[in-house]
Amino acid sequence: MKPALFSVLCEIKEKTGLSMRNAQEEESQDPQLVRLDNMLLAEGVAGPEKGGGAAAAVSAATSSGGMSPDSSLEHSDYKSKLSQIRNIYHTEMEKYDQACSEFTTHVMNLLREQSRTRPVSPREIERMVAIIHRKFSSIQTQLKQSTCEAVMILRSRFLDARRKRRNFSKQATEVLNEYFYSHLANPYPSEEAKEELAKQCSITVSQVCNWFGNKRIRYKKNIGKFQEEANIYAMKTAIVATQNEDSPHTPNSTGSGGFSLTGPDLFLGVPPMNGEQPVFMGAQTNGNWQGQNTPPSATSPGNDHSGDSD
DNA sequence: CTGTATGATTTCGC
DNA sequence: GCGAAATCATACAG
Repeated sequence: MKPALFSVLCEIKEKTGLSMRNAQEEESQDPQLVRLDNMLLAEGVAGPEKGGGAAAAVSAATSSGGMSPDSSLEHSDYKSKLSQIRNIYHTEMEKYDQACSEFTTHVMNLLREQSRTRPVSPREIERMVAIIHRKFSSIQTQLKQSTCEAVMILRSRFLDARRKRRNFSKQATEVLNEYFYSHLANPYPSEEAKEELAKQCSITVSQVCNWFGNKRIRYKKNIGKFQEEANIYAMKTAIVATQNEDSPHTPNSTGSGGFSLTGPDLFLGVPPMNGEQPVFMGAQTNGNWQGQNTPPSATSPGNDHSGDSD
C-alpha cells in the first residue's frame, strides 16, 4: 500500500507543481553565457593556463585587431593586471563550484532524509539539483560578466591607450637624432638599422618608423627651427668621428656627397639664427628626400644585402 | 589655462 | 607596404 501511494503522489507532483518556469529562463541565458565564455577564453582569462597566457592573449588581440603590433614593454603591466583578474576569476569560480557541490549534497541529504517521511522521487531530486545548479551558474555568469567588464576596462586603458603618448627617454631621442642628422642626406634607415635603433632606444621598430616619419616631415617643414639641433648633432658625430679617426671605414659613407665634417668649432658659437642660411648645407641640399615625394627607394648603395623575406 | 612639442594614427598616392 | 602629409591626443612648460 505504501509504495503505491508513494508513486501516485510522485506522479501528481511531477504533473503539477514542479513544472515551473525553468526551461525558458535557461535558454535565454545560454547564448549570453556562451558569449561571455568565448570572450573570456579569447582573452586568456578562462581556459587552461598557458605558458604566458596573458601575453599570448594580448598579442592575439593586438594582431587580430590590426592595431599597432608593437608595445611589449607596456604589456608587462597589462599582463600582470590580466593575470590578477584571471586569478581572481579562477578562485571565485572554484569557490562557487565548491559551494555548489556542497550545497547540492547537502540538499540531497536533506531530501533523502525527508524521503523517509515524505514522498520524494528521484526525479524531484534531479530537479532540485538542476535548480541549484542553475542558481549557482547564474551567479557564475555574473562573475563572468564582471570579469569581462574588468578585462575590457583594462584593455581600453592599456591597449587602446596607444594614443596616450609617453615621450621617449632622453637617451633614446639622442640616439635617434644622432642617426637622423648623420644621415640627413638620406634619413631612411634600413630595416636592419631600424631594428638596431629600436634596440638601442628600447622602443619598437614601428616606433622608430613613426619617429623618423615625424622627424622627416617636421624637419622639412621647418628646417630653420631644427638647424640648431642639426648643428649640435652634426658636431657630436664630428667629434665621435674625430675620436676614432683610425677606423678602417670612412664614417661619412652616406653616399651622395655627405657633408665633410669640417671643424666642429666652426659652429660652436652659432646663435639660434632666424635666417635661412643653412649652417649645414650639403647634407640636406643634395638629399632629394625633401623635394620629391618619391622616397629614395634606391637607398644607399652597398648596404642592401639583407634578405627581404616578407 | 594656453601654446608648443611630440608620439601615434589616419589618409592618400605610389 | 612604404612614406608624406594631415590630424589627433597627450605631455609638458610657461
